[in-house]
Amino acid sequence: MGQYKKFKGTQDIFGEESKYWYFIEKKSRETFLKYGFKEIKTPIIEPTELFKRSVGENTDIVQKEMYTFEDKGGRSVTLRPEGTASVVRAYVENSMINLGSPIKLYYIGPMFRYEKPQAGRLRQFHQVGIEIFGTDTPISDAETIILADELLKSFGLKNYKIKINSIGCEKCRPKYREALKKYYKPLLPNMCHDCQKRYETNIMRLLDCKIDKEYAKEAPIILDHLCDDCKTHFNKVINYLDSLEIKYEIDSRIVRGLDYYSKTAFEIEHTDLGAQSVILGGGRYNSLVEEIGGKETPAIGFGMGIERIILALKKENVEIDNPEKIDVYIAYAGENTDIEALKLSKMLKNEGLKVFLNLSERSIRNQMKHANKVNAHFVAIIGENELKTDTVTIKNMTTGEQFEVEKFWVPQILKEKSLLE
RNA sequence: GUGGCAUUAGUUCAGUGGUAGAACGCCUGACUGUGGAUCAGGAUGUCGUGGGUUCAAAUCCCACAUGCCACCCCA
Repeated sequence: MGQYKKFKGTQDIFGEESKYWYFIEKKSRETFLKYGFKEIKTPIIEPTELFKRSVGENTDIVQKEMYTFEDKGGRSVTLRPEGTASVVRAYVENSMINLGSPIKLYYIGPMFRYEKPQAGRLRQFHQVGIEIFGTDTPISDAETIILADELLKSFGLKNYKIKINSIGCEKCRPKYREALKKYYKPLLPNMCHDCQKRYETNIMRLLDCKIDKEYAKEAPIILDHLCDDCKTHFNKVINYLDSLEIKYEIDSRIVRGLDYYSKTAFEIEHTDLGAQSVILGGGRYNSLVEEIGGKETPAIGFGMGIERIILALKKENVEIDNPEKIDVYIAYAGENTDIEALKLSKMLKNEGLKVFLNLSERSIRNQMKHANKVNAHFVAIIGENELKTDTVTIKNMTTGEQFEVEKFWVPQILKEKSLLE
């Protein structure tokens, strides 16, 4: 073991793990393209101020979880803790409003939060996310949730629950907060220490407390306090989902941790995971673009945690194809066989086959062992005999079957065979 | 950030104060041009790191690091 170790909460992803990443990214892109989304890649560093403004000064993320440092120019730089702020910044900075509304964007990449790691919670983790800018219609909320559902289905996942709520807008939420305060005030002395703190900092979190569950049962519900606009909006979203027979639960405890949300908020929870069971979360944020300095632009989006999706895939035993599997291993031994091997390798790759050309000086026996090790489907052997007769010996490593073929036909035969099996 | 459990070979783990082990994996050979099965041989390592107690520490004590579990919070 070397003297250097990866930082806490970071990981090296390779070998059998890679197939999950390839799979999730591929399926995600396919699904997003089907819905007319376009990819955006933004920097992983942004001015600290951007996250303070968008995520919210008083959130845990900003208060204690950001990787923040000063660069050589004395600027305060932060490794992005989430994706939306950067995409909104990019939307405003590049005047994407001129690209026509609404515009649909997706991103895939690493995020950073200085947290105490657990399974499904890392300091560098990865998210796939989408944002839709420029529409406040209930149908756009519905499509966002439908897309999330379709995405999870495309992974082969089944054991998840969609939970929806409306957290109101700047008109109705303050009134609801008042109602909550009124309800909780007399109960407060009997409640846990955290709740007493939350009463001041984030009263909606009281509904979520695992200790004081009992009190939450009788608490006022936000859906009863929505303004007409929010109420109509929410009902329409629900209707759209019903019309497509999307299964969901209305859960008035969903409040979302980031400041910028309004109206529709939703979470998707996987039922087989531990404490970190939310695999996807999102909602509407109608004032954020303006907050960041753009024109008033309604928007909605979600973020999905890749690591948590992988945990879910493993829990549900979803079988994932490994794209790194080798079709043909080329083994050779004897004078000038290396040149023939190189030529054959080129021919096979031109046919789209995945080829592992032996790169070491070792016996055919050891090359066979290596071919077995890298899980090659076929081995093509070029020895002195083959060189004389202009042939190649092909061995099927699954069946053990072996035959000699004229060199010219090798690509075609291997291509057909590998497609058949 | 709080609390609990854990850390010994590449991996899974045994070893409760007296010279660091097993299984699997890895490498080599039996087999000079054929993998997997079998047999024989080989290498595994700062016992997480640092300190302390002791004649003697993987073993007892302390601190730190890392992982896991629960909380806070979140993807």
